[in-house]
Amino acid sequence: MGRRVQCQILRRGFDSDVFVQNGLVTFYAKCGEIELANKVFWRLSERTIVTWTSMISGYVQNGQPLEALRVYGQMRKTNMKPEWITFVSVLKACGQVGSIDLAKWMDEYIASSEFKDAVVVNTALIDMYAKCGSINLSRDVFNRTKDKDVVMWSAMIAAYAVHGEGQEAIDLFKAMRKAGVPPNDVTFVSLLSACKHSGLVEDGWKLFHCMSEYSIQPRHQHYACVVDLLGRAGYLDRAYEFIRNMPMEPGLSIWGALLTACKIHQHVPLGELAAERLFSLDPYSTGHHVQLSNIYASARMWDRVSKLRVLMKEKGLSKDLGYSSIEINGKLQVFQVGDKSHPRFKEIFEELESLERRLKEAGFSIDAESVLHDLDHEETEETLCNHSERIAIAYGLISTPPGTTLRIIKNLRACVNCHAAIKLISKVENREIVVRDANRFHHFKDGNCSCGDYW
DNA sequence: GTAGGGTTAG
Repeated sequence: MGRRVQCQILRRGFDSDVFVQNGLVTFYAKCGEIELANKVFWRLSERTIVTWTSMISGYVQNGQPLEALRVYGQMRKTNMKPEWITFVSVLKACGQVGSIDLAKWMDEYIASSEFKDAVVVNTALIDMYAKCGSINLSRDVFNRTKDKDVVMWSAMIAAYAVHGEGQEAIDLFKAMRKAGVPPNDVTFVSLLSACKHSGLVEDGWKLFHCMSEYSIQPRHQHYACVVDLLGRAGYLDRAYEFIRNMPMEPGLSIWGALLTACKIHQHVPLGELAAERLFSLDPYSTGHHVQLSNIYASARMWDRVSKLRVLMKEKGLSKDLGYSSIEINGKLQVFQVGDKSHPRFKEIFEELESLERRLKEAGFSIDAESVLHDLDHEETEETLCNHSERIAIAYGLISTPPGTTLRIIKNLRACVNCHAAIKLISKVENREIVVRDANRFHHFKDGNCSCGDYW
C-alpha cells in the first residue's frame, strides 16, 4: 500500500513539499516500513526538526532504539536544535535500550536545557528510568516536578508496577486522589497491573470495582488484568467464572492470561480450554503453543508434549530465540543460549563452570527433567547453566569490580531454574543483580528476589 | 497555518 501512496504523491507533484515528505516518513514508519521511511528521509533536500524527530520516533516505534539514537547523533552534527518532542522520542529510545548510564547522561543534558521543567519530558524521564531499572531515579524526577498531571501520576504508578512494588503504587494512587487529580482508564490499567505483579488480589479486585466511581468504563484490558490477578494467585476457577460473566467477548489477552495462570499452577483442563480458544483466535502464535506444551511438561504428560511439537512443526512454528544483554563500560553485549562468539568466551565459560560448582556446594539443585522439556526458554540438551542470562552474568562478574551491580536485559520471561540460580548467585557473589525480563524487573540481592518468586 | 510527542499486558 505504501508504494502506491508514494506513486500517487510523485505523480501529483507533491514530492518537493517538506510537509508531504515528512508525512511520508511518518506514514512508512507507522506501517512498520522503517527502511522505506529511512530511504525517503535521506533523499530529502531539506530536513526540518520535525523531519528528524519523525525519523527518530519512527525507529523507536519499530523497536530499533539504537538506530533512533544514531539518527539523533547525526542530527546533532548538523547543529539542528532539538525540540521537547525530540527529547521525548530520544528518552523513549534510552528506555528501550535499558542503559542506566545513557539515561543519566540524557537526564543531566535535559536538566541544563530549557525543557527541564516540562511535564511531558519529565514523564518520559520517569518512564525511561523505570525501564532502565532505577525506580528511585524515577521517583526523584516525579518529586521534583511541580504541576503533575494524570499522565505523570500514571507513569509513576506504572513504574512501581513493573518493579513489583504494588503497595507503593496503591499509596501513590491515594496521594493522587488527595492532590485532586482524577485518574483515567490508563491509571487503572497500571494499578491493576501493579496489584497482579505483587499478588495483591483483594486490593486489585476492589480497585477494579471502584472504577465506576470515576465514571470509567472497564475496557477489555482491565478485564484481562483481573483475570491475570486472580489466575496468578491460583484462583483459577474464580478467574474462569469472571471471564464467563464478562459483558464483552473475551479476546486474546483474556485467554492468554488464563493460559499463563494454568502454566504457573499446573492446571491442565483449564489450560487446554484457554489454548483451544487462543488457537482459534490466533492459530499461528508460537507463544501459545509453547505455553500449552509447558503445561503438559510440568504435568509430565510427555506424549502430549511431543504431539504438540509435531503440530508446531506442521504449522511451521519455531520457538523465539532467547537472548540477554549486559552493558559493560558503555558497550552493550548480547548473548544467546550457549553463545561462544565473544572474544573472552573461554573465561566466560570457566566462570560459568566455577559458578555452577559453587552453587552446587551451596545446595542448589534443579528439576532437570521438566526444565529440559520447558520449551519456553532456550533449551539445548547439553547443559542447563548456559542460558543467555547466565552467560551475561558470568561476563559481568569477570568484567566488573566486586560489588558492582549487574544489569541484565532478557527478551523472554525469566526461567524458573535461572531465577533460582540468580538468587543464589547474588548471595555467593555478594552482588546486586537487576534483571529486566519481557514482563517486569527482578532485583536480586542476598539470595532473594524483589518479586518474591511471584512472577 | 499545515508535520513530530509523555502513562496501558504478556
